[in-house]
Amino acid sequence: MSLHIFDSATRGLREFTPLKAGAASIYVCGATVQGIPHIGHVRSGLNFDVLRRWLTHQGSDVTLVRNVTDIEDKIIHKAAEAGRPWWEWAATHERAFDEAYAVLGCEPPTIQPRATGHITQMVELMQRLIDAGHAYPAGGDVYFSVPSFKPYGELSRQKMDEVNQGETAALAKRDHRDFTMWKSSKPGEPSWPSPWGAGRPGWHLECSAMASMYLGPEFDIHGGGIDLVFPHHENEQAQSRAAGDGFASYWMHNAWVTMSGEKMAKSLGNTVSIPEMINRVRPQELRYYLAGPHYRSMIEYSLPALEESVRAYQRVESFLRKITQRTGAVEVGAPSAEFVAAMDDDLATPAALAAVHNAVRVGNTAMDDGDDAAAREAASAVRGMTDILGLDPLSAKWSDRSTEDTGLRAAVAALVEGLLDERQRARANKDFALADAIRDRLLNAGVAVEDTPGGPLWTVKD
RNA sequence: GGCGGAGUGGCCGAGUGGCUUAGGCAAGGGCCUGCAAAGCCCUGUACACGGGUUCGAUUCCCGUCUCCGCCUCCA
Repeated sequence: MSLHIFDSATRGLREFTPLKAGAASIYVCGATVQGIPHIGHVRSGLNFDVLRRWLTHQGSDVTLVRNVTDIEDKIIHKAAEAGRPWWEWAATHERAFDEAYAVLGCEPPTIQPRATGHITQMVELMQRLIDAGHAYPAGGDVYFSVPSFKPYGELSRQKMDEVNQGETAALAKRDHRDFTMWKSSKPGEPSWPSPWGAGRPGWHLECSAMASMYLGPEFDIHGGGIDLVFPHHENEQAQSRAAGDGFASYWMHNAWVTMSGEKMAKSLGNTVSIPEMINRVRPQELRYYLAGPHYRSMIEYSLPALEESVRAYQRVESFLRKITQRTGAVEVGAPSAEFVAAMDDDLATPAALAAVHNAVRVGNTAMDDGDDAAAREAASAVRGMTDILGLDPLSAKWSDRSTEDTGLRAAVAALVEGLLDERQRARANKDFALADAIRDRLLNAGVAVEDTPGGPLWTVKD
């Protein structure tokens, strides 16, 4: 079996066949940097990070482009309200998004292009469309002519006659369905020169221009949140294909995070920001929570569910720590066949995590039986699988210990082990009061002790 | 109005025409342990409702109810 992905355009699973063997080109709609990221935003970044890791694991040379929309109405308005320059507002929030992705262990995209850096490409694309009769300037704006492009609506399956007319229907459009590619600037707003007058780009135009700039006229996968299907992606595809580009071969859309039954959105005031979350649980635990359900299923955020994920993650972590502490470092190994089959099936992370837990159980059982070799083998597979999901508890990213001062660690280890020796002697003498007192003392200092057939194990509590 | 998604056991969350009671969390019973913790084993309550197709449906079809999303900025 090879990777099959659910293509939103055909609404079915399709085998993934890249345009160029051994490579994959992916464009994901990133953030409009007008506010602080919440866990819903990051879910999208996370999904495509997992996709990229899986493709990379399979030997593919992945190019991932994730754009930043750094000019649009809300940025202008919010910056004005705050009395700050629009570009400062955009830059500040772009950094906030970068940090949110990074803290959850999403690798940076190959490139993260900004809309404002690609005005030239956008002007060129508009010119091509105007020349081909698919776009027209009017009143300082430039519009895409929807009726000129027959396949319009195929991606989202909208019936164009039934689509609600927006409030912009009264503008200089020839048809109310036409959408704006270039907006003439109003006084005081940022603008760029164009053959049709000074203005700024519409949202859809950016992505078409940047995708072809970095990935070429045709590329493998276009991704984003399900809310972008219409009109954003429909419009992107119309622009690019009307201009003669092949555009995306596959469309992948992730579902949302909801809260109290509603989509998490700033306008609804039901967001949970990443900084808030990180105060509550460790980032790797949040990543586990967000990556656990299938990417096309909604996640109804709840604290109890999050706490369940914390425990589930710690089960995996605890197994790896124990076997490592007992028998030494374990390499990142190959994932189990069960895991591979799950990931190939449209990134079925729930089944993939089931495979992880199955391997953990095998490992724990082996450890109980004193079969260290089998336990280490299982641990190696667990590391391999969690590594692909960006969740390996022993990775440098998530292993809290790796960043500690080694001299300090050695000192703590010497002290703890001294106390544990004392406790073992007390236990041998059946002086359980003393043994328990030592254990309590260590626990109060943040060191948890567990007795195992192989002797006591200790861990520093987070 | 148009388009689309969802209703699974105490909870989260997969999946399938007839044994997978996926996996996790929680609960109960065991094993292990001086105790504890962890681990392992076992156990229970499911597939919104009403029809239909079928030897048989949670899984297919029709209808009903409820919830959510998109059609305006949105991951």
